[in-house]
Amino acid sequence: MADISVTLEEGGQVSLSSPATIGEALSALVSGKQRKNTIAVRANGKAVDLDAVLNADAVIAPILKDSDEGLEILRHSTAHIMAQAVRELFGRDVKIAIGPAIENGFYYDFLRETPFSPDDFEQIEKRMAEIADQALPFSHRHISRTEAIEMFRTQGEKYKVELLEEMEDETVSIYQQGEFVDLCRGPHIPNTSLVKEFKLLRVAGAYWRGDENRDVLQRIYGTAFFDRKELKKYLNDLEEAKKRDHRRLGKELRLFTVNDQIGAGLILWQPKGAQLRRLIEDYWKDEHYRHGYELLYTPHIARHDLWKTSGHLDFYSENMYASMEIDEVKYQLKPMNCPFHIGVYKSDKRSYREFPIRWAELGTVYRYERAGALHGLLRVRGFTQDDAHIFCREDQLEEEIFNILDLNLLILKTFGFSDYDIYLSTRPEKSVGSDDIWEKATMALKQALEKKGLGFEIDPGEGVFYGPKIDIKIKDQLGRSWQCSTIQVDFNLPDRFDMTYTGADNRDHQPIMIHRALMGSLERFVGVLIEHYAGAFPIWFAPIQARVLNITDDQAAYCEKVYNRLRKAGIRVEKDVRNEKLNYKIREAQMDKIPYMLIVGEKEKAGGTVTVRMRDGKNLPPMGIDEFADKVIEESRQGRGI
RNA sequence: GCUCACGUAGCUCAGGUGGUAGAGCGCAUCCUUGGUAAGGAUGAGGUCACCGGUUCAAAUCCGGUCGUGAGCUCCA
Repeated sequence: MADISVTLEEGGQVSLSSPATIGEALSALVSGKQRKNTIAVRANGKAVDLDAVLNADAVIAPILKDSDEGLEILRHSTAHIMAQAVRELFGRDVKIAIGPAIENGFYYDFLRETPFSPDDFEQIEKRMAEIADQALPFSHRHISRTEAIEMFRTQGEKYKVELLEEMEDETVSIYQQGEFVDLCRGPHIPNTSLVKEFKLLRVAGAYWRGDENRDVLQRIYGTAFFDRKELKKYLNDLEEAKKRDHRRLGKELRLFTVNDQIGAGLILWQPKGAQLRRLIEDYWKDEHYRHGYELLYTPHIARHDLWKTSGHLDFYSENMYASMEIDEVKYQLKPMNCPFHIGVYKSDKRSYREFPIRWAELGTVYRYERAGALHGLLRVRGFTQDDAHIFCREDQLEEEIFNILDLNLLILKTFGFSDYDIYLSTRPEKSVGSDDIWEKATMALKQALEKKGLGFEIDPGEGVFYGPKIDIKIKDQLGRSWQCSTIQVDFNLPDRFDMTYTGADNRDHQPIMIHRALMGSLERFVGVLIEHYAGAFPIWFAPIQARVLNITDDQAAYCEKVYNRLRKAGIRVEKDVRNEKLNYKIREAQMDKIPYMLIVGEKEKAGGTVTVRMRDGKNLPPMGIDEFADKVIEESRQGRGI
């Protein structure tokens, strides 16, 4: 038997006689807690099971329970155990499809006539626990592909057969625990006993291979952890997310509503929500003005032919509504604002001296969304983009992208978002323009990100039809990401619309166009803000900043006086003079998440003051009415940053 | 759009196997005038999403439409 040498990545080496398993090598190299917490190993860069056999020298690194990779392996194994439980409970009527680990959990897709019910979940979970108790090893084998096809075919597992038939390898990898066999690359945990803390969460339909023309499968989602506390925390977070759901808070706080008669995906902003939105818009306009933008207003419809020129009809029509006829001319509801800004551009002969031209508009657009995609404020059919178009020369492009990124990150930060992921999306299949133009535009974005030192990932084929884009996904308080900002470089529309400017050489040149939206859409952004702040908005854009509460009717007139004075001072204030107890009024103001409650009783009335109770329950000492107004104004100014 | 589930007062929800509806909150009126998260009483609110069918009779069964939710797909 030849000796093989196994090196531990973090230091240490051992010689073993071949063949030896990873587990044996590991035991020789590490001990105690680390050995116990190792559930798989990365050997020469490849993740493998502990009982994998080593035939040659290897460099290994343990995969520990508390690593992301470890958790992923656990969840993947849990998916197998769930499939085993389902198989044992429901037999061969169920066909198994695929069952990967996903972010925060796992799923497994099944074909079954009757839908899984929540009652089934209990049964499945119980069976899973039994399987875990049996501590069944996950045994790994390689068999020939034809053998595997034969085996799954006799079991009637058509999806597995399909997957195998598309593979090209001679041999394939399968895993078995108990009687349950699955086609799987692995790795897995050593045995089922490690699966203690798991929970099945929901079931939903999913197409086989994501193709809506193929079988609809039932996807059972679940999650698993090594540690009970972490499972609890996760389930807690789910509860917390439910409490923060913007649809629920939007209703409770009277921010927005939708109405069957008006239509799905069309938002009605109630007074409080409209106030919130106005504050956001005002801030946005001010900040844009400071950053060298001018504002535009453009209409909601335009002649059909415009969209032919722009390319929308060829490349974006599935998102557009049917045209309408006005005096025998076809018109089209706008899905984007860009052609209108181009129209403004073309209203004059442009000179290079005007550049860069920065035009912004809170432009309301309408896009067709499939009924099933609609979701509260986050996915709607009519929405207002905080759109802008920058027209510039090629030599100004980089600086303009820098400027946009700076403004973008500033605005996000002001709203409390300083954690984000950045993506660079490249040319999609359906698109206009030549390859070298796309290449140029993509490089411009890429270099700008690199020079700014902003890390990013490439999202291949996810650009817009007229150009590549940078997307910024912000992370909220619960760590969830939301796509809002987008920056797109476009050499194509200027060409299609035959846009020109006169250069220093007195000749015509074509400008470059940058499209960008920072908040994305007001609807989505407000939805994200609601969830991020759980409805308790910072003072500077809280729709209501203060509510005056009198203790008895004797202070009703004083209450009124405080209210009027604050309102005149520009404070967004309400009064509650109802014949109710103070406790009751406080409770209600608290549930309305109002930042400041101003309590006025005999003392305050006599002294001309207010007692301030903050949203966190703490009290400030009594202060004068104007003093309070100044305090709120100053805090708002600071929050807004202008 | 597809799969599954759901659609009862402003809101949150009850209403085995068909006999034209209930609660809590909110709202109105009255009593109470009470200092930091719900005082009490009385009362007004519903063509049970909409359309059609089965039935002597439908909120309840069946079909369709619209809407909502979880996903698939898609994206600001």
